[in-house]
This record gives sequence, C-alpha cells and structure tokens, in this order.
Amino acid sequence: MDAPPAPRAPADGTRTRIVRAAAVLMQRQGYEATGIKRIAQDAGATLGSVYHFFPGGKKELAVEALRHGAQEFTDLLRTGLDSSDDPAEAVAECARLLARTLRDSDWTDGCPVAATALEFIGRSPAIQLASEEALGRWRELLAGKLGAAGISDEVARELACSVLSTLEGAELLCRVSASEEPLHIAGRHLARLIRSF
Amino acid sequence: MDAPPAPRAPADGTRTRIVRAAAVLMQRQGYEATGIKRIAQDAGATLGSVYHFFPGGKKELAVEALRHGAQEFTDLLRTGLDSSDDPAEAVAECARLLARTLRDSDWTDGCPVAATALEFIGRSPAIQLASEEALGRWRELLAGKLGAAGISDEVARELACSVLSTLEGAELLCRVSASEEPLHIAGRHLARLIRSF
DNA sequence: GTAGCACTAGAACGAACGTTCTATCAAGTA
DNA sequence: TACTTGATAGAACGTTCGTTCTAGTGCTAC
Repeated sequence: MDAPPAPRAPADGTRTRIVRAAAVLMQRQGYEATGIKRIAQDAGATLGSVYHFFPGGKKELAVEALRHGAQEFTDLLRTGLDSSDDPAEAVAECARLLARTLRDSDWTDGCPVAATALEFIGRSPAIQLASEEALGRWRELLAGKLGAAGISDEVARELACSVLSTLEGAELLCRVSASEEPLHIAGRHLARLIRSF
Repeated sequence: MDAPPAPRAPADGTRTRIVRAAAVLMQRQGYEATGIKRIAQDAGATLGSVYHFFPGGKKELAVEALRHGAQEFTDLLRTGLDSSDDPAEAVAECARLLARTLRDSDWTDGCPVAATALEFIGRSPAIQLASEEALGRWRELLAGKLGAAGISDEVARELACSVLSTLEGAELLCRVSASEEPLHIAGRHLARLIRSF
C-alpha cells in the first residue's frame, strides 16, 4: 500500500483539532451559537470522535477549548510584555499586538473567553471557573511585569487589574466598531497611567 | 423614555413587557441562549403577541431589546456623571454605581449589549449596528462631560474612549469573578488618568 | 345587531440541536 | 487465527428551537 499520510487526518491528533476548532468558533460567536456538528466538521472529525474524546459532551469540550484559547492568549500577552523592559511601553505593545491580531483576523480573534464567559455568568460553575482562572493568570502575568520594574506589589496588582480591564474593554469596542482605534488609545493611556506611579 | 410615537394606541403594556423581558434575558445570557418562548413566558405574554408586535421575529426583537437596555444604561451613566462637577470624581462614581448595580443583581445587570454584541461580530449588521450606536452614544456622553470641564475636544474624545473601554472590561472581570474589586480599582485609576490631563 | 381591527392564545410544523447508538476499522497481543 | 482496544463513522433519537397558522377575544364604529 502506497501510504502517504491520509488527506482526511493531518499529522495533528484528532483530539487537538477538535479542541482548536471549538476554541476558534467559541471565540467568534460564543458557546450557544456553536454547534457540535459544526465543530466536528471544521476539525475534520466525526461526531463519534468528539464524543469519544469528550464523553462529557459539549460542556466538557467547551472547558477544554477555553483553556486552549486562554493559553494562546497568554502567549500573545507574554510576547508583548517581553518586548520592552519598560512596563509602560510593554503594555502599549500588547495593545498594538492585540489590535493587529484583531484586524488581521477580521475582528474575530480576540479574547478567547469573553464571549463564552458572558453567556454563563452564574449558570455554569465549570465554565465560569475556567474563565476566572484565565483572567487571573493574565492579571498575574501583568502584575509580575509591573512588579519587576520596581512597582510595589500592592500597586502592581491593582494596576494589572485595570490594564486587563482596559484591554478587554477596548477589544470589545474594536470588534464592535471594526476599528483599531480603541486599542491604540488604550495603549497610550495605560502607558501614561503606569508611568504616573 | 422612548414613548412610541406610533399612531397606534399607546395602551401597549404587552409590547413593553416583551421588550423588557428580552432585554433582561439577553443581558444575562446573550442572544442564542435566550429562547422566544422563554421571553414570552417571562413577559406574561404569548407567542402570538410576540410575533404580532415583532413580525421580523427574534432578530427584530433583539434589536429593540438592545436599544431598550442601552437607554437604561445611558440613564445610569448620566446619573453617575451628574453626581459631581469634577469629571474624575464623576467617572469614579459611575464605576461605583455600576459595581453596586452588578452586585445587587447577582452580577447579571451590567452592560446590556456586551454579551449579545460579541456573539454577532461580523454576522449580523443590524445587531452590530445597534451595539455600535449604543457604545458611540456612551462615548459621546462621557466626552461631553470631560469637555465641559475644560478638556480639549480631542483629548476628551480619546479619554472617553478609554473610560468606556475600562468600565466595560472591568465589568466583565467583576461578573466573572463575582467581585466588585475590578470596578472599584478602575474607578480610582480612571480618576487619576483624567486628572493627569 | 355586525363588520372590522388590534390583540391574545396556543397547537402544529420543519429544522436543528445535543446525544446515543451500533457498526466498522486498524493495530496490537496471544 | 481469534480477541481486545482505541478510534472512526454516521444513522437515528428525542427534544427544543423559531416560526407559522388558525381560532378566538374584546373593543370601536357604523
């Protein structure tokens, strides 16, 4: 048998493809608007495979997709933060990076948890917890950068919170208005705020 | 309030109840997770009434619900902004007001457009437009307050953008973590940022 | 009266949903 | 060979969805 890798199943594992497809779709349109059959189709998998890897069904897959998306967002944030020793400049770079990613993806690839999280406030502990963990990790990442620049722990933790709030909100504004402006403005204002401490 | 200027009889409690119920449900869990039958039930109306008043179906009702919720949020914002002549203090009061409203409603009554808007980025012009209009109105409201305090129009418009971004993002963090902290921190930081101009 | 209209009421429909089910394939083990 | 196990495949199930449809109510005007 002349055996090149099957065109149907690329090198990546089926499970990973399912998680990635779910993460992308949920990031774009939230949980409820995303059907399991569509996830399977986009992943090049079948329903049988989905339920084989995720016997807990859609909810279990959603939690995993949220974690996967959160990790990618963490990487993006880390890239921005590593761009400069000056935390103000580093945060501004995060805003620029986020704005570019958003525009290049037609305003779809933003925060991977926001849309889904808002659907489930007080309605699904598992999903709310996964969202909370992601936001908490990003906040600590930011606080670490600020603290490393000599800002006191207390101030750094609070600043990190506002930086995250502003980036999240500016991303919402960018996506709704299909414009990079809110994130660019946010970057400048956040840098100014950080430098004031 | 938006008294319907329609030539029809204003004795239309049912229509208003339907819009209000839809607004509440969509604010809490977004569009897709909100069923029309549930809306009718919560409004004390029937499906017949819903489709009588909204022949365009769920989408048409959603746009109206978004507008209704946006108006209520405008009122809340205006209340906060009117609380002080100092724009920094007024914005901080908005954050406090928002935090209290969130807590008192078990973290459900926040921005009425965020959840739904995120579901429809690039997928429904009508809903995206309604969301964009709401965010634009809030931004202008904030810019007006800042401009009235002597801040130049250009700076005021940009500041208003970041204030809105930060409040929106902080609200997301509050809801996910079931805590008032992000909004309280945001209020203090926004006041500091405004005073720096 | 009764004709007309705005509104209420909910049964019924087709489509889509998440899920379950059985069957099959491929590879490893004995 | 036969048996096991992880993974694939998709038909089928019951439910719920948004929507449509027909019937009925209450009110106003003639």
